[in-house]
Amino acid sequence: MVSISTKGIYGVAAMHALYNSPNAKLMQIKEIAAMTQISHGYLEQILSSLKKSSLVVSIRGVNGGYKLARDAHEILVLDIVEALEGKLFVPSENVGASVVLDSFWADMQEQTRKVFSVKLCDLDKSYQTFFYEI
Amino acid sequence: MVSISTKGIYGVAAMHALYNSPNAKLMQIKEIAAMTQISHGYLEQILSSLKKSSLVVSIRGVNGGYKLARDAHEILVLDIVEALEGKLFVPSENVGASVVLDSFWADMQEQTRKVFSVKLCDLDKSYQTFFYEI
DNA sequence: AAGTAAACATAGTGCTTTACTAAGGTATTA
DNA sequence: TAATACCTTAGTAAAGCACTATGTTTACTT
Repeated sequence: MVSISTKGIYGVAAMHALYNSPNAKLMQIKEIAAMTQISHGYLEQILSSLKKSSLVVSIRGVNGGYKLARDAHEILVLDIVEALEGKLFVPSENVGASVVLDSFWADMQEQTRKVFSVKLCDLDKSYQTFFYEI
Repeated sequence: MVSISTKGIYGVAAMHALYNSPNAKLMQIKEIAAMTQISHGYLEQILSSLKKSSLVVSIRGVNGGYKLARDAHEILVLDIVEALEGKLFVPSENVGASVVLDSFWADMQEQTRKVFSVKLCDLDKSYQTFFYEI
């Protein structure tokens, strides 16, 4: 089954929660976990990865927490998913000696990555209409 | 790593080989395997799945083989991949209580499936230009 | 200074999927 | 009836997934 794993889906949910935090206030893991229903320990790992990819910043100690590392219009869903799951849709390189198929798969990858290049701040909009408007 | 597995890639390669068979002549597994470098036994399973999904037809016994079940402009790459790997990019249902995110992921799925809705007969073309032309 | 609460790090675990191989069964033809 | 092709099922090593568990470090509070 080809799919984004829950890790990527959790990651987007967490980033979405941070984006919706009033006044960009710090959010603690337990707050995000409560909101999103993600296991605390697992969410810790996910936020750790997002931090490594410079998508969030953290403050340690009591009253610590997380916030977005930059403005939401500079963060793509693609960034989040690829930070957690690696590059989206890598075509296997050893498979198929056909140049035609190679370039076909490369193109599919590019198209797919384009689909996921949605800004975090635009996530609430209806993409159906957004995509087709002129 | 989010990716189509080799099974899907093999399937497309096999279907592409059948499409390019002169005069839509029957091709045997060993021919396809030799062309595509796919293991004979594995390819057998893949073609068996493609047959169950009515994408190919087979003839048994000596001089048997496979051919496309219908014209190549009525077969989508999406059909092939989903026959072998299940529905493309299913959003997990239990994850996230957010209606916003639910509809977002549903939309991503629809967009992605659209990207893969390429006709087998169009596989050789350049999709980059194809996609953006008016 | 001590206690507490948060982020951070790493190891382990049960489960599922992947990419096959192996071994035989069944249909058709020569 | 022998050969050859498709067809089916079982098994398996390796990897990935979705966590849990356990502890460490940092910083604020008392």
